[in-house]
Amino acid sequence: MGDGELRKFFEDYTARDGVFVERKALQTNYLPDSLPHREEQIKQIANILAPSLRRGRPSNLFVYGKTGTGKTHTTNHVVDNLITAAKEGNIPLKNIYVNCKLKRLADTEYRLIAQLIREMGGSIAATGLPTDEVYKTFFEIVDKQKALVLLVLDEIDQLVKKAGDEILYNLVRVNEELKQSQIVLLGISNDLVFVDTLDPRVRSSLSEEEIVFPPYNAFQLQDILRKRSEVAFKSGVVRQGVIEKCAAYAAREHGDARRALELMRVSAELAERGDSDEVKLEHIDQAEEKIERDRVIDVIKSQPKQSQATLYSILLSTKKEKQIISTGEVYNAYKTISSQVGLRPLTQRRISDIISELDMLGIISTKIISKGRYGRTSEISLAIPPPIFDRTEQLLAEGLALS
DNA sequence: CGAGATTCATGTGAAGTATACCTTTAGGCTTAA
DNA sequence: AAGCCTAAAGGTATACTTCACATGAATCTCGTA
Repeated sequence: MGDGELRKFFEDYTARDGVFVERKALQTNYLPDSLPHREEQIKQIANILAPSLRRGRPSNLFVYGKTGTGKTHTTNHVVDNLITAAKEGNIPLKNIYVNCKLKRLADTEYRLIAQLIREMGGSIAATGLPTDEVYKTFFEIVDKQKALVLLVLDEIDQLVKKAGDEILYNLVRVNEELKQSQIVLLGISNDLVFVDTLDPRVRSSLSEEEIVFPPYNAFQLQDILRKRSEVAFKSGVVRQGVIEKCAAYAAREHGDARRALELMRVSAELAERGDSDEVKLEHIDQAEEKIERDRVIDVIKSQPKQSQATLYSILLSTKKEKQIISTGEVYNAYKTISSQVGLRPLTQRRISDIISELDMLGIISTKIISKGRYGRTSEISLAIPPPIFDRTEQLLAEGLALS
């Protein structure tokens, strides 16, 4: 594309009538002013946290519910308001928010605390320090605030699954050591039975209070979508039935509002890109595929080389032979592939772990079965929808060839 | 024929190793008085 | 003499390896009916 053409493209682009007025309103990190159908939970959280405005220490709170039930948004909504109120009343109150699942930022004890320090505006080495040292730095930095610190740990179940519950125990204990500050833990979890797996000491102090977020039903999802759409779109661009269909799709997935909104946004983006000035039903199906593809691609890209090589092995084996393969077969394929790309071959032990990591990421699914006389293995199959096999394969091949 | 014993292929836990990175410390060099 | 830089020493987290043991149902074995 020459310069002239390019400029023309941009001019056309701006001149064209899109469907959006305020695209932001549909993005996942958008915090709307009101959260429909969560009035009850807002009230509860507010009640629990309110003592902080009288300089008291609220109970630790544990929030759980499935993905996309508004846990994060509701909590942040209340916390934000609380902070504002505190500022007006001149009460020292701070909050830290960490998402434990986010891209290897906080998936071990060390990294979580390091991340907390960074959130508090401190800096800390990424590795090398003794963990006690990191805790000490954290204590000091918190204590220096002379404030009540609301520590919001999102997706806390992921963290504990990977790093154990000792971290929580340590954090719960922190208050005893702090002289001038206090912290309050707000744990958010997708896993409903998560608390039961915790050490009893941790459980009792972490979930002094508990709030459950029930999934949205289809009607509530429609409500949410309608509200957001009013802000996001020009009037009349959303075809009859689109909202209903998005809501229905998301309701099918345990009432995931995030998914519903994403579906809506991507549908609209596809409509816009396809030169349509209306969002139609067929865009939704396209959007669903695109979302899944983007998710898979995103995950794959962020994986280390060895995991990519493993996944590639699985992909090739399932394609060549059959749908379901065993660990041994994967390892054989992996050995040839790793030597082809000049990657140091890892042991089967490690590959076994990598396979279960991939399982956790939802890219493959595994099931351990015993075949009696013929041993025990996991049955591995791809959890990627077939339409994006090719793209995935290409991506992996590229990623590996470059090394 | 049926109850145990066996067997296979791998899951899984624990402990050890390599690597990359951190802080501290000691020595050597430079600099300013 | 004081200040600054460098390199070595001593320490840690993480990713991986090594070793060893655990699993669990199809199959085998062998005593018994």
